[in-house]
Formats: sequence, structure tokens, C-alpha cells
Amino acid sequence: MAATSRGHRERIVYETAQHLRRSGVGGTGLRQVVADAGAPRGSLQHYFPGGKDQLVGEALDWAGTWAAQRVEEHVARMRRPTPARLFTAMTQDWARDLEARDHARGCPVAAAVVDCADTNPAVREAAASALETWRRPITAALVSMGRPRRRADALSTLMLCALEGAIVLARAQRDTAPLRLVARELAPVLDA
Amino acid sequence: MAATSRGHRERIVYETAQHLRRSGVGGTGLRQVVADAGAPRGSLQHYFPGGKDQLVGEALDWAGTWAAQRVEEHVARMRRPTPARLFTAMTQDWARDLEARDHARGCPVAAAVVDCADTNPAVREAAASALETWRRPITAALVSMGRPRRRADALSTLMLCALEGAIVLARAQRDTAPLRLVARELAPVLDA
DNA sequence: AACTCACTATGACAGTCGTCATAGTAGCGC
DNA sequence: GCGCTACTATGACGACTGTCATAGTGAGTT
Repeated sequence: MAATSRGHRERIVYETAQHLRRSGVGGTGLRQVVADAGAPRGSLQHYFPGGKDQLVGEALDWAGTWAAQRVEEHVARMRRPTPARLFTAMTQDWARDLEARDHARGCPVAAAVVDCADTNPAVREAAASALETWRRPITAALVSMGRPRRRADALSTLMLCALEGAIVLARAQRDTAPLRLVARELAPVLDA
Repeated sequence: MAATSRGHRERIVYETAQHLRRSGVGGTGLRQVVADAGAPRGSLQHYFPGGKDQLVGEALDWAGTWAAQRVEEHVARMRRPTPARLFTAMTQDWARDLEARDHARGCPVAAAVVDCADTNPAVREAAASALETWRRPITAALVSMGRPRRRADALSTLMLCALEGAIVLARAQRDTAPLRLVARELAPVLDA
């Protein structure tokens, strides 16, 4: 059935992303991924002939797209949008996720960068591309809030830096305080 | 000879930290570490009976202490110290390191968090402790610059968040621009 | 009916991993 | 000499890893 197999492929990509969030690239075993995805092992070489690199790449693509959608949802939902409010919404997303899952899962893109930036050019590029996919709607939103293009570009990068770092610190100390802190401290810069 | 073996032990710890920076915890093989350290393989079970966990833990300790020393060097060297100037010095350190090594090595603490926060409590705690070791002299410096204790605490956390995230983005896009950007954008908040 | 195609199943391969058991060496006190 | 201690050497173990070869299934087409 076409629908089922489509389901298998997508589930594998999704589950790969979740494993990346938990244990990084090196800690993610393909056999475990397909098992958790409820997919047959044979699907791996069928759908991902490029091997683990392809699979990780697609997982990062998926994650970037998902994050971008999330940004756009926030922007659409906000009545009086400001950059600081958007950033607060993003950090709240992450704080909630960390707390709900006992700080088990971080950002898959950061995991890929940390594990493969030096050893795996393909994965590194996929990570860079995912970050751009994520950053683009943020920049666009800031422009729509009246920021000049270049300013919006800088601020969206600043947001992602602070967010990624805060996730790392939060997971280390098992406390989402850093996420709330960066949202609070960056507000004046973002809304200036 | 006691001196040589001391040298072996220390070299192994150091080399472990460098491997963590490049490939994360999962990507760091102990055989390769001792080889690069020029140490005999037998030293592993002699000096680190606790296995890889102990070794990674000591590497994180070492890294935290090293980073803290570096902060204190910056503070001592600065004629007219301000929080923003300290942060700029830290980001410049990292930018130089990334450029000198072709963006090959990131932060070992971030690597440990990303790879093990969910699966290895001992390593997670070592990472959290290393971050505190790193943050402490920053906070102290900010206090000596006239910031109230609580404010200094918040600002030092903010610095580490922005720095860690900027390192990730910089390595992803192989460009140290994010490091310079966070230094520039955070300056008004830090020196306010 | 045969044939095609998308998908699944499974076993094997060579490699690496961390860990351990065991033995060996060198230096020092006595 | 002996024994003790610190350190080194090395091979093996079982448990993975990603990848591949090969065969099998089952629905759809002609």
C-alpha cells in the first residue's frame, strides 16, 4: 500500500530526528530508529540508498522546516507582534518541550553540528541549510514588524544563537531558567 | 618515571577534550585518543579505572578550568574593563580558534551535553559543573565591575548562552560572523 | 498467465567500540 | 637477593555499528 510505505518513510525520518535530539549522530543507531518507527529494516536501504548520511540530512531538513512552520504559527497568532514577543514564544516552546520530556531532547541541528561539522561535510551542510530554513521566517517576520532588512538579519541570528546556547545550558543543569533568561535579557535589544 | 607518566595521564585528558571538540562523545574512540596523546593503551585502565565516563568527566573538568583561567587572564589584562569588553575578548578567542583550525573544533562541554545529557547522568553532571566553573570568574568579574550580584549572575549566563550558540552557528556555516555579531549586539545590554 | 515494480525480510560482512584478564617490565626500599 | 609498586603490553571478548547481497512477497498491468 502506497499510503503505508509513505508512512514508513516519513516515520523513519521523524524518528531519526528524535534520536538525534537525544543522543547525537554517533549515538543514533539505525536499527533502533526503524524499530522505534515501527518500520521494517528493509525500508532503510530502499528509501535511503544514500545511507545514514542521507537519512540524517533528511531529518535535519525536516527539523528545519518544522521549526520554520512553528515560527510562522507564532507570528500568525500574535495580535501585537514584536520581535521580543516572537522570541519569547520560541523560548517558551523549548522550555515546555524540555520540561515535558525531562530535558531529554535538545536541538537536532546543534547535535549534528557538534558531532559532524568536522568529519562529515554533507551533514554539516544539511545543518547549515536547516538553520537557514529556520531563520528565514524569523527574518521575514522582523521585517514585517518594521525592521530594516539588515537589522532583521542580525536580530534573527542573535535569536538563534541565544536560543541554541540556552538549550545547551538548560539541558546541562536540567533547568529551563536560561531559556527564560535570554528571552528577558534580549527583549530590549530586540524591541529597540 | 613519575614525570613521564604524569605527562601521559595529562596528555590523555587533554587529547580527550580535543577529540570531544571535534567529534563529540560518541565519535571519540579511546584507542585513537591514546594514540594521539602518544600514550600507551595500558595507561587507560591504569589511570582511568572508571572507564570512558571518568575520562570524559576529567576532560570536561579540564576544559572548564582552562576556560575559567582564560577569563581571568582577560580580566587581568584589560585596562578599563567592562562586561562588553570581556565578552568581546571571549568571542574573539573563539573566533580565532575556529579560524585557525578551519572550524574543526567546538566546545567540548556542548558536545557532552548534546550527546549524553539524556543517557549519561555522570557526564551530564560533569558538563554542568564545567559550565559553572567557567561562569564563576565571569560573574566575579562583573561584580568587580560594579554589577550587583544577581545582575552579574544573569549576565554571565546570558554570555555563555550567546557564546555557545554562536559557536554552533559559526561551525555550521563555517564563518565566525555569529561570534562577532553576538558580541556587538549584546554590548548595550552588558554595559547598561 | 507471465511480468513488473515497490517494498520487505534476513543473514552476513568487516569494522570499531569499551572493557577486561593476564602477563610483563622497571625502579625503589630493604 | 626479594618483594612491592607503578606502569605498560597485548590479546581477546561480546556487543554493537553501517552496509550490502540476496531472496521473497504481493498487488497491478497487460
